[in-house]
Amino acid sequence: MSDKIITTRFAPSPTGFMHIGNLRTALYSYLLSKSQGGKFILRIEDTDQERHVEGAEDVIIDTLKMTGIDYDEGPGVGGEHGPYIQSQRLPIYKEYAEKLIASGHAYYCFCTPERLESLKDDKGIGGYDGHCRDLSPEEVKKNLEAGIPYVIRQKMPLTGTTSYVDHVYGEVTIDNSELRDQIMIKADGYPTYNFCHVIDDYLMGVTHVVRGNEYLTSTPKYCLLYDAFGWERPEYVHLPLLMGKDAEGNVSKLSKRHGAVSFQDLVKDGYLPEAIVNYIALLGWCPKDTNEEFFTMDELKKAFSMEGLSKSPAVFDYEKLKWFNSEYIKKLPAEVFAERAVPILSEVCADYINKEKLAELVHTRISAFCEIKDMVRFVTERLDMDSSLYTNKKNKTTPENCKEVLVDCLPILEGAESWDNDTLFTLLKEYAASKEKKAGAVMWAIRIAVARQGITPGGATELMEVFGKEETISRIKQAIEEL
RNA sequence: GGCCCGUUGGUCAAGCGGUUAAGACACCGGCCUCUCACGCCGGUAACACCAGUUCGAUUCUGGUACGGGUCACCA
Repeated sequence: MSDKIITTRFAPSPTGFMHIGNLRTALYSYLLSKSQGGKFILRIEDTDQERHVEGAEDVIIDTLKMTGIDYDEGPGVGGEHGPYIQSQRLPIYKEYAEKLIASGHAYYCFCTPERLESLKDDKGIGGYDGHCRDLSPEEVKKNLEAGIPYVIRQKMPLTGTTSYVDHVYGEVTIDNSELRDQIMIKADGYPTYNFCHVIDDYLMGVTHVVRGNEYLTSTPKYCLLYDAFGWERPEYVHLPLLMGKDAEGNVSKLSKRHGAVSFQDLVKDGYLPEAIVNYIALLGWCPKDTNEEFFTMDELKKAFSMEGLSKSPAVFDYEKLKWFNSEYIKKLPAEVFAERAVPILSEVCADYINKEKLAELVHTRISAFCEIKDMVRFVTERLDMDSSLYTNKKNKTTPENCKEVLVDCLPILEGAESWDNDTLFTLLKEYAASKEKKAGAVMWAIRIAVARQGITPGGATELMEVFGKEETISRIKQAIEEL
């Protein structure tokens, strides 16, 4: 343990989209440092030339901005340990790799890709056999001068074990014989993740490495690297994986086949960043001494601790995300909700539709903004009428008595002085009383006539307010015709 | 296949030797009500299995089963 301030980092590779599992890793890494007043760094790991995606780092930066995960050092904000983009740090890796060669912890390997391929078994499993491990200095020199392509490999101990203590999983011990002589510097001169992340973490003063548990068994290799340099090893916090469930009910690492898995997909579907963050914070972590489920980022910073981290993988549940989102949507003040909903409604609704009122009706009925258009289809078009909708047992309505109600109410509505929910409701209630009918029966007839759909967001009078007088009357007339 | 990790209701999960084994989502009832939704009230449902340690195991140990991860010139 050191008494340095806690420094964590998020080190994604720029793939062009932010996987929700990566976002959760970023969140936990951020929370670990911020829960203890520490520092958080963003570093871009773009050492894979082939997978390079243009503009991909903007996606990362935008996501962090939208979720409120702010970094103290990194691209755009600078810092004393820059640059924070690995492709701009190549000379550093070269220098440290050479140090390791000099100290006997690494070596040049001239094996061809074909030879490496031949080492694999029928399942594609099989690692390097150490062919170039003991090349004489003369051979190395000769090959180098001949311009033979080479990589630099880390020389692993052949015997013994390597252990470290993980904050989540406890002591992890691996036989050194399981460790392959992995590549540190590729033939194109770029370093591999296995090597450069160690160099950067050390140089950037990272005290706690937070990452997914797919690294659990390769971490001893990194420990050995720290040891070879004589550096103090960081603390490790490996996180349980995020899983998805497919149609057959099988679980596997969360991926595209499970649905929208990137932060931007979710945002596009109308999920609020706060809700997404709140939900994923609870996938693999649980606060101590409270059953509270709602957390703002500030509250998460206060509540977070590594003890609450879980060891077992968590299945991403869209239903619960929806629930969180609907809760966050319901908490939005009406004006704020309208600011977002009205433009969506305006895309599909005629001018005379009261979008503000419609937005109000839809507010408590959606779990994501993408559901709005579908929900108001009965407003944007006149659906085919199914006269059986007029039949309702509880209110004792039938197509016949509904027609009677519609015919009676038409002149009443045409004579309405103003057109708002309260007025209309009073008017219809008075009519019901005068005919000794249940208000519900009157409302049912009108609601079906106007909406032409059984289930609607809002009641008869609310819908009439949405449609406005002219459209309402027109729809009622049509309904009478059809009956 | 070798190695590593994990296993509490359908899902997220609390629990850290003695509990009627929390809570949330989903689901099912009921109330409210101008349909639905919201809100409120209630309900169904779990310690993978087998040994061992112990007066006593969901909690500790070992094994089995199942699930996952990893063995790349990807991160």
